[in-house]
Amino acid sequence: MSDSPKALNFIEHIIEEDLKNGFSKNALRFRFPPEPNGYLHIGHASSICLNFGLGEKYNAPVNLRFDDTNPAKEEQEYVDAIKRDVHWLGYNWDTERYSSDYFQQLFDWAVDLIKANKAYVDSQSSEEMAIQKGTPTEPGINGPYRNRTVDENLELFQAMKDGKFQEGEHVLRAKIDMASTNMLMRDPIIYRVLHSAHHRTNTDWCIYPMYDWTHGESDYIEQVSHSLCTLEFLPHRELYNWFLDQIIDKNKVRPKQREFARRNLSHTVVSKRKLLKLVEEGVVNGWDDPRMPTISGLRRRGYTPESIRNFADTIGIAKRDNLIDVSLLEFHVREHLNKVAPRVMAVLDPLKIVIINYPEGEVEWLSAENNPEDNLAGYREVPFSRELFIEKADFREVANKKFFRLKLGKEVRLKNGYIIKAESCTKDEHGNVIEVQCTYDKKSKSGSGTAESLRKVKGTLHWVSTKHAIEAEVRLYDRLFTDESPDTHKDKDFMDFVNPESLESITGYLEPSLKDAKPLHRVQFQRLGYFCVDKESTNEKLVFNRTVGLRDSWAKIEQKK
RNA sequence: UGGCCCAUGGUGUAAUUGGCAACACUCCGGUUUUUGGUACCGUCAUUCAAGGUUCGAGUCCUUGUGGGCCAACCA
Repeated sequence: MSDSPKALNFIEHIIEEDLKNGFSKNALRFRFPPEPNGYLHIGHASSICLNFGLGEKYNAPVNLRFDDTNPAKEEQEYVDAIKRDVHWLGYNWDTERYSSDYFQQLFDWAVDLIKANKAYVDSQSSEEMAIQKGTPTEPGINGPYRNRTVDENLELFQAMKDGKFQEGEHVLRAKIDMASTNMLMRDPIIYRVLHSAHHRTNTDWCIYPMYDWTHGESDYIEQVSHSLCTLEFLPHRELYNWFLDQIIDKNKVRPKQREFARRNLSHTVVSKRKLLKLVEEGVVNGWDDPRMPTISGLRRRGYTPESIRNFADTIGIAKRDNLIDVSLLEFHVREHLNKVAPRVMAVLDPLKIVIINYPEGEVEWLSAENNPEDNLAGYREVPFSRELFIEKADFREVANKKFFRLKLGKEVRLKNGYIIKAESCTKDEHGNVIEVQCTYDKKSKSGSGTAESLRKVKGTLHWVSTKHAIEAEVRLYDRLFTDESPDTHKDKDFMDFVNPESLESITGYLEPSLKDAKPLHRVQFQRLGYFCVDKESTNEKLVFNRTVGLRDSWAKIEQKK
């Protein structure tokens, strides 16, 4: 965005250091490596922005690589959704890759490993292997198959590939050190037998490589210079390097794995398992429910790619545990929408007012500014008539000086319209005000330039003409969880913190200019908040989602009482 | 009872690599305003603790404390 010198994060420091030590800027290359087994969420957005942001900063290519080594969990549907979301965020990958593209190369290298006596076929159950593996505080011991001959290993591995065995009968393990303080170095499994079809290679393979064997070698094949992942992979780095050492050509770029802390957002969860549970138990209506922290949910809620990118940029990247308050995300949508969202008037909790000195049957079309923050946004016309809706909260029979909205005997300005005075009101049998009778100052029309129109009146209200108003379903969303970190309580399940009031669906009354609004159209309902037309919206039945409310200092004053 | 990682306002990141702790959000207070919005101004820290090295330590060293990660044929 700006060219002003910006503080570097620790990853950028590492890259700058590499550059300083002679690494060629042209050899810089990054990748975003999702597993296609779920939808992308706000946490992924941070990683996407980091990797693609680095690509933009250094003018380096960034691959989109699907880490698809587990055919049991991965599907084409997710591949498509991930590609759509990355594009929507505004990024373009250099090439689209799949770890499965490298299955043959990975197999060949595994054979080399066996020939070098650095891998062997183990034929025990996973339980037996787990016992021999030891614990973080006790070393493991060598298993009975560890010293099979190279020829026997070669033969068995080939037979595994040829489908001669059932799942679980044999695995290929790297021969490293069963006593290592790093559990991952205790002869990690690199291949397992899996008789399931893969979304890309179908039934070509019945053995599949494990993550550790695949990831670093894939980085190497793609000549990725800096392979960035989250902190829980830090102990994997030693193994990542060990695997690289077995195959590295000194003339090629050696990928470097570095780890950063995953970003945690308050009042939500992001694990795929938990998100899935919310969907399956019907707490939300699908992966793109506007309350979900998924990219598709945020999009449907009305968030803009820019706001998410700015958010990611602001929170930065580091190595310590964190819990970022959603209010920061909300700040960034408001900041962007304030600049680009057209202003319109809508009344969500209507109270009828009648302007008793305004001619019956008369309609005036008043000019209204579309966006005071954007002088290219122009003007539109809104109809004014004798009967209007205002918000119930904007009228009180009596109130103190701090309440500068409509009260009996006092004046208020109608946005883009006239100054009115409340004269009287009528109530139902319960004492609820159901109508307010007002008079208007005919010379006070907004924009007319008259002395009356320039009068200082403290309050300005939004409104809609009752007979011109169009009805719409308006979905008011709130945080999905009442707790800021719902899944970190030892004694409580995150489901216990689901906010029962996360969705309130009401009927709103909109100015007629919104009649043909199409899905994903974003507007500001003046004095209320930012709203976005939902994908379920039609011309017959408009549906709006509240993206986020406006900051409301009046609500704060009220709360203090 | 092992190994590794981390510790800077309420929150998230900075600090020219040993030289006046900065930016954003939130909160609170104020100015402007035909959105109680926006914009603008102001308040909010002896950098986890204790020692040490140094003219000088958020930064280096030691110890402690607190938090996290590691025992899937997941990634």
